Amino acid sequence: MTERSAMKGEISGERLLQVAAHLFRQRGYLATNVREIARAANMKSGSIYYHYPSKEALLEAVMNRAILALTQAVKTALEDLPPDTSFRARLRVAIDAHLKAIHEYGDFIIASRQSLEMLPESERKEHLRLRRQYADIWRELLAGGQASGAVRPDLDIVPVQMFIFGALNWTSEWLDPKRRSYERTSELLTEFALDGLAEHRTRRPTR
Amino acid sequence: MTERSAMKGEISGERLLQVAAHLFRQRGYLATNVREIARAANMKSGSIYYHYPSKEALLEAVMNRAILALTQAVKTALEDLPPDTSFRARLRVAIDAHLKAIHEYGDFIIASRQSLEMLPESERKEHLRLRRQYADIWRELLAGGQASGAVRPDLDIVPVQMFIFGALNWTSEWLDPKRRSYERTSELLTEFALDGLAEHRTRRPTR
DNA sequence: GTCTATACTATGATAGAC
DNA sequence: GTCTATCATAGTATAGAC
Repeated sequence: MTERSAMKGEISGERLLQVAAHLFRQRGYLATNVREIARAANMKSGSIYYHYPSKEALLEAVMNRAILALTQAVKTALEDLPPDTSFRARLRVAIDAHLKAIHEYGDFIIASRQSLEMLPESERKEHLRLRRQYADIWRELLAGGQASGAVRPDLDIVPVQMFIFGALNWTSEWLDPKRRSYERTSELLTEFALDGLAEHRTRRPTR
Repeated sequence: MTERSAMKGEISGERLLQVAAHLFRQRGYLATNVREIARAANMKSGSIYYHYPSKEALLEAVMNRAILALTQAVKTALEDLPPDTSFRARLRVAIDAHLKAIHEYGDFIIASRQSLEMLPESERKEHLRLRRQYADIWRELLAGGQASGAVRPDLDIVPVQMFIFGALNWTSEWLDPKRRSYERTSELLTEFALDGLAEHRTRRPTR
């Protein structure tokens, strides 16, 4: 009895989270009101407050899941690689994992990006800490590339990492997976990031 | 008399536009209410409606100025170059102009990016048309690079242009011009976009 | 061109029945 | 765990004086 209700509670809470993320992404946090969220989750607005103490708590939960899912996706994708994997392959895997996470958890991740300012100071700080942790995975990856000689040693990793992030995150504004698959896009971005767009007299032999 | 009032009207309208852009960027369109805008512009909320018929019209004006200023900046920067300018120099100039426009018209451009969904369908469509026009300037630039042999002919220009846009627009999330100047950042991004981050056996001779 | 005062609507949240 | 009913507040916009 207790278990069954607890489970049902979790299911409703989860459904709320899903539809909230979807609406927050689509219309923005402030433009979405609790009655809409309730309607999309097949309940009445009063019932929301059994699961979450406030609309803000719902946003916090959405943003939390976004950054955790993204971090998890890229982290495990990299950890699953054999130790001798080339830098090019590692970069490709990280780019692919990030891109696919944007797809799979898109509602959470895009809502999260748009709504950072709506979080109260303390929660925002905590969320930014998690974002920095995620960025560190990428910095480690790039630093490893320099250590192995695959990446130019004179490069400043910080802006480069941000350039790649920008290219990656901006895909949510234009990429249509029906016209160009995630795999293909990852491939193109990996190639662009590594080799650039210039015509070089001598190209890398392998590819 | 008529002229003086007209001028004063334009000054107040312009001030309204400036503070609205600033608040829209900082707190978001929906989180900003007309009383705040009025207070920041040293007037009372009722007076706003003499200059703009609605809060939405104010947003529309902000977004309009954003995309026009950006287009103008990059377009004229490229047009001012002598015809024989190298592709590398052209790319550098375009990147620099875009980056500096984000700085100079930051309130307008960032507010514009965050608030697209808040525009009604018809205005949004028109705004997207202007954005596409801007993107075309970049596609022309890149196509010119291919024509001159500076850019690899096998590259698909569309995603590449979007990668560069992403890297460029994302700077608003992290770039602190006090720590790394716009010039230096433009230089880094140009180099990254052209040559990539890989260590190549043979590098381009000039640079 | 700007003010004051106010109409009207929508919102987040709560109380209490079931 | 969900409902109905309602409160309190905040929002955009308007009317009319100056």
